[in-house]
Amino acid sequence: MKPTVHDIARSAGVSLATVDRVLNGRPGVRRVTRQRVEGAIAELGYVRDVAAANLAKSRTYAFTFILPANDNSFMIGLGDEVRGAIARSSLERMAVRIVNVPPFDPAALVAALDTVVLERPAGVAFVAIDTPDVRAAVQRVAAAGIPIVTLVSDLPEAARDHYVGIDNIAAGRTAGSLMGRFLGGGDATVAVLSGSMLVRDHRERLEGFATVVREQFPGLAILPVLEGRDDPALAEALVMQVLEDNPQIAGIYSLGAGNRGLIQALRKVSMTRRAMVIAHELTAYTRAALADGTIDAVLNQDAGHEVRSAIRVLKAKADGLPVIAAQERIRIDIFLKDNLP
Amino acid sequence: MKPTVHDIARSAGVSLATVDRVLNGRPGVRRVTRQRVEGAIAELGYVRDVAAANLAKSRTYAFTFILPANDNSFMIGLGDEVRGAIARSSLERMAVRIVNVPPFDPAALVAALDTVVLERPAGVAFVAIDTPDVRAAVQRVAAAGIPIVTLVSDLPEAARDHYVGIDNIAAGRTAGSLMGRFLGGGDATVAVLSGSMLVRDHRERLEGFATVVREQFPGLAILPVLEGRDDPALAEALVMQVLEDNPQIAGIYSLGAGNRGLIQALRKVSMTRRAMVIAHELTAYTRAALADGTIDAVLNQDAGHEVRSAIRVLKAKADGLPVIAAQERIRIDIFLKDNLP
DNA sequence: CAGTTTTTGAGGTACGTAAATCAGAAATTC
DNA sequence: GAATTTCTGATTTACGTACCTCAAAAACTG
Repeated sequence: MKPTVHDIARSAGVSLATVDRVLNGRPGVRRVTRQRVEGAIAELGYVRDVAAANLAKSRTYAFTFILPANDNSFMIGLGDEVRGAIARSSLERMAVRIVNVPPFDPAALVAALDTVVLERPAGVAFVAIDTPDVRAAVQRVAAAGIPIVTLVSDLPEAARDHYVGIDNIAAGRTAGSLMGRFLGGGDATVAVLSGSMLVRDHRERLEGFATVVREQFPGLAILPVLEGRDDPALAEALVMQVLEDNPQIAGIYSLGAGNRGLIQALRKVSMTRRAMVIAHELTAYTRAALADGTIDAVLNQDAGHEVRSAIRVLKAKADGLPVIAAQERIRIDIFLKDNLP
Repeated sequence: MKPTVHDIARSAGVSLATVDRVLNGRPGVRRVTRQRVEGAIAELGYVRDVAAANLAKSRTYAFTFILPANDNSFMIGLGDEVRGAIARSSLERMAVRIVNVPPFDPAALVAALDTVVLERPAGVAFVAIDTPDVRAAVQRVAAAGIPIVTLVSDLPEAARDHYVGIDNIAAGRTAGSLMGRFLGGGDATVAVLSGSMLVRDHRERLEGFATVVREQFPGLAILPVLEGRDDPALAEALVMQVLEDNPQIAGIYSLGAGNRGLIQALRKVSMTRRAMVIAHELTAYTRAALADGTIDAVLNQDAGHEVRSAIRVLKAKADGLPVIAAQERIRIDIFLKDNLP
């Protein structure tokens, strides 16, 4: 049988109360006694029954998700997934809350993080913006002892506990490799549409893409990066313009979430030879475009998996349990029209 | 606050004991009383606290995994993942057990399933073989009220509760699409190496592959399928032979688990132009071959995800809870050398 | 050594459910 | 209407942990 607190007490020759004091870090235990108890815990291989503990505490995990109020399908989908988790959350003793912030706005994110410190939830997940003040705010949240998970876009050197999202450099490399192979390896011109170079995920994708192109497909020329701020109208205008100015474009890599604008532009502009298009995030728009051949490949991160992973990780951190690294690795899905789910 | 059994009792005007009788299907409750209690449950939106219930029952979930004692990397990896889950299982009130059976042996699988009926675990997961007697055995397990999950290979029309594995037709289609695009769309000859056409997943992969080639890449000619029985030596010999007989081969699709032999053959035979190679399952061998350029793409199913998914599904079934379909869909991973994890 | 502080023990209640017992009420049968 | 059977209520214990109180023991202080 699994050892319980009673077994620890008996084995260490102390009372239940003392075991409880040691287990929960309460004061009033001599150093030697504490060590005796800890020895018994280690010897018997005791692990706290988290379910029973939560029952006794009648604990509910309060988690806060800070999400940018972006008008793109991916962020909307991410919000939907969090709301889906909220619907299931009461079953798991969780109270998940969403806080919306303006997109690409470091000051607003900092304010939201500072509010979190006051509310002291059991954990926070947020889509990071990579600036020094955000980093400092994260440091304050961490100092308050609140577990932190970055979602979709990371903040590597900051005090976050875990990053839930894809390896964006690998994603960019994959896009570069597919682009090079699909284009057949000759000379060609490629355009890149990003959201903002302020967020790390977009920067990293570009970096991976450019690296592979440089190393493996030197015949490809990459045009200056377009920053569409993940805004449909702006992205459409930028793509229309670049296609007009560079009719020789053979490939487009859309590494942000401005796909609605991109697709509209592609459908408006008539090209002599259709460009090879690789985009990120499978949404209703990119799915349709993939199905009808406007887009050739979509790299995707599964928002549902990310949200569930973030919650699992936050819960584990709140309980002081280890996370299963392999389970929490978010994979890069590659969709062609032939493997659409 | 979440309603408890006490709230139900009060609201229905009955005692706790009666609520318990209704909730757990115990006899001795009049039809009208039962309906009154069920009405209160529905009205208050009561959901049983599974953690508390399991604590009270001091329940442990006994799950049995029936795995073929194959010596290929994938099945070995699958077994490792189950053993990994066993290591964590006591934390979650689970007792997972592995039963090994000889590979491709329907009679042995039937015997294992019938043993399961006697042991009455809380759930079974097994790698299906598609024969009538296995189907009948599954029916007997289901009749005993034991939740059943098929793993990796399905048994669609049988009484299983859930299938944990990839969509093999979509996997084959994806391989066909990548092959067609990587080869540039012109005329070319492609070889296919399978394990056995008697195995359902291999048949489905071939079907998907051939369909896409026929529809989208009519310039590709597919040579007669090689059956390597997932045996390294046989696969190597077959590949050597086919390359010798058809020096014009531009692509090879390996849809089974005979990759070790394939890779050895590719390294021995010197070709004027290297063939495009697409294989299944990321193992130490295929990973190395992908890294050094012998293989161009690997389609993978994540064994760890499959095992964890199977356990989650079995647990949900045992608790009478719904499964989150999106969470349990096993995805087809596509690996190029640029996105190796 | 008396007085003070710190440490420890013993015991209880609670969390939400399961499962059991036993007595009493209600419905059914003869 | 008495005897029997079928329901129902009241109460208790248990699961493993958290958290509280009170008293007693042990360790320090001066």
